[in-house]
Amino acid sequence: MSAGSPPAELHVLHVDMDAFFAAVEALDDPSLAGKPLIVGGSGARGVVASCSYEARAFGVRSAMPSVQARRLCPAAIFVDGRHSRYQELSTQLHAFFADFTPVIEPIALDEAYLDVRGALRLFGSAVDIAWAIRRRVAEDLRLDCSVGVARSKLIAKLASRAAKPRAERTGTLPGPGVFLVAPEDEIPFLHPLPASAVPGVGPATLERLRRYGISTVGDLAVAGRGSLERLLGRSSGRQLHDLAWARDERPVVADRPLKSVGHEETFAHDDHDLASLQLRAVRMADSVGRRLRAAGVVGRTVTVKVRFGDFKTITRSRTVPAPISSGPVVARVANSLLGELEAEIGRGVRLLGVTVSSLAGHEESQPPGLPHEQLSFEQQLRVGVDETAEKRSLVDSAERELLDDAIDRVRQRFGSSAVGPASLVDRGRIDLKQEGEAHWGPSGRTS
DNA sequence: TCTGGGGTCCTCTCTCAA
DNA sequence: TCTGTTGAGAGAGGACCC
Repeated sequence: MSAGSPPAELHVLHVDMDAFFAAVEALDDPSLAGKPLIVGGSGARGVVASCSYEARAFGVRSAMPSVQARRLCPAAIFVDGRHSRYQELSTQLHAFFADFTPVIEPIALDEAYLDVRGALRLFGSAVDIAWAIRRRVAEDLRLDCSVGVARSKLIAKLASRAAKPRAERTGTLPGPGVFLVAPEDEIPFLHPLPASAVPGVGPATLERLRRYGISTVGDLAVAGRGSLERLLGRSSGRQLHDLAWARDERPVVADRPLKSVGHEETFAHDDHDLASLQLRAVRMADSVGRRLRAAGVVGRTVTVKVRFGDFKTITRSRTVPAPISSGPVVARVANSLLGELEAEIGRGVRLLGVTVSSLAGHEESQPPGLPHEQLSFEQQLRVGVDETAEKRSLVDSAERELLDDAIDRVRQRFGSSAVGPASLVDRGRIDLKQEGEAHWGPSGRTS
């Protein structure tokens, strides 16, 4: 690292909060500080969303089943997690970024890429900006972050990882906080790393590469583009080979458009009943519809995802002629798709998901002659609604939109449970996740 | 020894129309 | 009218990321 005048091509920052969710919990409850802390689902089917460095010292990692985490670290304190609180701090974090550059690509609540080219004259070098962000986060949020500085997203991301603290059995070793990789150092920095360090190399790809004797990024680089394309497909092979040689032209993109909105849940116990699953789908569709409208988008493809007790997962999707964003309309399509799976549902379903994709902005989504959500009788038959439902849905699109708008406003004022789908009235037994509840698996206290 | 939730992207297959 | 080709779009599944 250098505090001198690094080359101007160093303009990409990757900012990553350290153990974000766990750090926030310790911030809000100082009695948790310095202890092995796990944020995630504590039930039998829960997973670890985030954990403190003290828990990492025992081998606990994100995405690990909670049962396994508890075995590794019996003394760990489990916390359910508060998504809205993390969101609130994330908003502040992104506001800090915006003080330095408008070119921010959010990756997650706790992570973003920044292109600081336009800020160099005002704030100094990219490294100066990295330190300034780190100071600001520490002073104003009382949290730690690590920042990677490089000329590309790939290297900046790997650099931020190198900047992080390390969990050791004997204690947490502080990291440098900011890590710079100059262009001439990229290959020596990159090639000794394990192949799994490259984004896009997960367990399945790693295993395939291992069979060909490829274990480091350096091995990937010398493997040759053709070999990687044959092994992993043209697109992935080419991209991996480029990345292995530090060729990464991907720009930092602010405001990436939303591609899909979905809601899925793993149940505490497998569900064998179609009617019960359809009720769950109604509530999920309601939540999806609400989020679609909040985002100002409509979609045309509805997908249901079903994971059976043996973890086999299938999806069924249908594209409807007119764009939709209303919960009941999404639910009708989803439940029709679920109905087609009736024979398999008896095996027991552990997860159900409803997703809407093929999104477009509300205004640009109106195909000529097909108003928003006004499906014709034939179209309704195609999506599988019975005659009664068809009559109910003859509310025209304008009325539907007015109704959705009114519902959204009631919920804004009186809370999300103030109004909901009639089919869910008096259905307390449906143990669906509630708004604001943990997002990392059933809590184990549900029936 | 169990595997969340919200996403994106890629590949393959099938169908349909030109 | 039939056959072959090609490209687009839909649907399904899988891998990956945080």
